[in-house]
Amino acid sequence: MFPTPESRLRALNSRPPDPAGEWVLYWMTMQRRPGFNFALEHAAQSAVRLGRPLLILEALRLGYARATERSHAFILQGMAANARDLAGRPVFYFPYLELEPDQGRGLLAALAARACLVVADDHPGFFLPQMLAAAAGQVPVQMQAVDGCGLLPLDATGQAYPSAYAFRRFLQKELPGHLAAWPAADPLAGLDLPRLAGLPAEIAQRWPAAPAPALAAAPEFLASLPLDHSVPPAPLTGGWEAGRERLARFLAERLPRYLERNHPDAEAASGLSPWLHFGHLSPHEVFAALARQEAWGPPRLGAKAAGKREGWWGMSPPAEAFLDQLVTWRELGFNAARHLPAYDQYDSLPAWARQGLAAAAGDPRPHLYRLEQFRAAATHDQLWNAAQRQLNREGVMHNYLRMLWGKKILEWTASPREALAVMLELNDRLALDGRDPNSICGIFWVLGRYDRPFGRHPMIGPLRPMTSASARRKLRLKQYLARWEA
DNA sequence: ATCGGCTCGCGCAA
DNA sequence: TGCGCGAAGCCGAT
Repeated sequence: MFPTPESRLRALNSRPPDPAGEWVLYWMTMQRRPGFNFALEHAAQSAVRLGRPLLILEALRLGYARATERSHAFILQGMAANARDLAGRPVFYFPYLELEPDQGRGLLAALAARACLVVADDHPGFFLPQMLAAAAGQVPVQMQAVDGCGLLPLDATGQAYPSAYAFRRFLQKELPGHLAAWPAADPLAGLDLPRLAGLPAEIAQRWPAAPAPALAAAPEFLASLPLDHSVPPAPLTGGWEAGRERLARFLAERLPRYLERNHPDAEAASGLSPWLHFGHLSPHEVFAALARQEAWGPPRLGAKAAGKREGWWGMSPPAEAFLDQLVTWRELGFNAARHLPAYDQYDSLPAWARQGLAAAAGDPRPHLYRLEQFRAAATHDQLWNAAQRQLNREGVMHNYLRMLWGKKILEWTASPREALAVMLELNDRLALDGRDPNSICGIFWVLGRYDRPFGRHPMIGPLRPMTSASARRKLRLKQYLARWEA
């Protein structure tokens, strides 16, 4: 066991630990898995040091924005997987689920009141920063956030990078120094910790652990919760076990043809983002599995890549292309969420994009749709509709089509601000990776972030255009269209 | 089938 | 100060 890297550790308050506390509390919110988890590892080591039981709280509330049966089912499946894994471990796992809005209010404070210290997941997106700040005020003992978001610690830079090229160049210089501090595959292995027999009665009565049908994400149970029932569970299973299976299948079957992933019919994309989003999979675990398959070690790192995509890691071309997604682009999204003020607001776009879009605001728009029409996949464009239907039913959308999808929404709404609102609503409500810094990053790319101008065009001004006609011409998507035509 | 132009900002070389 | 270059584009000329 290594000490938690300082660069991943953030003090949320300035209170000391209480050595007389009854347990060490790990509040699992964004890294919902037992392995490759810096925060869990840090909490476990703290528990060993203090000789106290480790209590893991994994909670799911009802009141967050756009809570659907789909997101709830995926998270609950993840909690069931964690319950299975942690049942035989030297920890007390407490899965909590609200049955009515705000039922969970006060739970963290109640558990923290008896804790030696509290460890939380650090995360720059959604409402996490505000939630962590608010929680820190209610915690009477030391509270720390641990950052397991990416291979690069969030605070390894204070800068919001303006382009993937600049960020990649930075990573090529700085990332090797962070690869030595790796999270343990199993941070609980061989730990000798006192066991907590149960929670105090007054806590257990007011906040009972999630019932079995909940963790099974049973349809009748989901139907009984006050959620958005218009978005049914996706045909994907949440949890670290399912995520790990998906990863193994991707590496074995799809990675060899990863360079063809833009063709929907090639079915070569990784499809890992739902599990990464909920922390069921760790980017460290993904990287480690890839490195093993490629028989890779740090000595193979390229000497001088200077922002180039190839020849950075010294892996096969498909593996390098995948790492550009997993590391450069994924962590660029986290970089923006952490360091770009108002990263999810329109005004955070680069000036050339905002000005160019403003200049094109008065252009005639031959097709205009409202949110409901987009959601119903009821536009004039069969390819666009097909992509929307995939999102509606599977909770994911093919990557290349996701860019086209956004570019068309920009042309088919009255203003770029409305386009942003429509994209965020559809993405965050329907996609399993909605709200992720990474999917938000894709939406803002549609609006010009990290991109460059491409002349002047009606409605979109200097933004890079994409057209369905061109996509049909250059991509293999016959089967895709047939599958999602209605 | 391939190529340049469209257009902006940045880092780096000179 | 100039130059090269950038998530995956698109169109029209050759």
